[in-house]
Amino acid sequence: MNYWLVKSEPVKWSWDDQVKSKTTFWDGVRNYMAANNMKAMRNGDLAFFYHSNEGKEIVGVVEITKEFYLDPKDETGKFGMVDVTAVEKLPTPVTLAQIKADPALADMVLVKNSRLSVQPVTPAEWKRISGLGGLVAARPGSTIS
DNA sequence: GCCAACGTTGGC
DNA sequence: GCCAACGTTGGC
Repeated sequence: MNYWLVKSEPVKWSWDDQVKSKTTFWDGVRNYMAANNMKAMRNGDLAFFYHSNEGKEIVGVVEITKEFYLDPKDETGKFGMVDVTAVEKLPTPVTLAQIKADPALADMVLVKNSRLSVQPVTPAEWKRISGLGGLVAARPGSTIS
């Protein structure tokens, strides 16, 4: 089981949109590093849902429910998407400021490479953020409030 | 709204 | 295959 973090501008696609649609494809990624991360995703992997620009905080958890497949809209045939399903909202959103201020999270890709839109999260980081966000377990179940 | 950081493109 | 120019992202 691997952990990830995906970013979205809430103006374009917010956590509330994700909850409403439950399962959606995560497309539009046109960056090799991000695409490679998507290819490494496996069914059942979990990802933090991060709001960039507006909010700048981790607001929820999604599960990868379909592994990487090509995007028919991408004529180069190089890029694709995965399906993600909303799992749980963080009782307390974890802000970028908090992450930056936390020595245990200072090495996160979110801090080091803020522009990467799909990034890996280590188990230690996952646990730490889950704690800060008020999630009881790393895999909290499927209760969306 | 500005601008720094960084990924991508394209000319050579 | 290098690298300058350009475009985009995202924090502030």
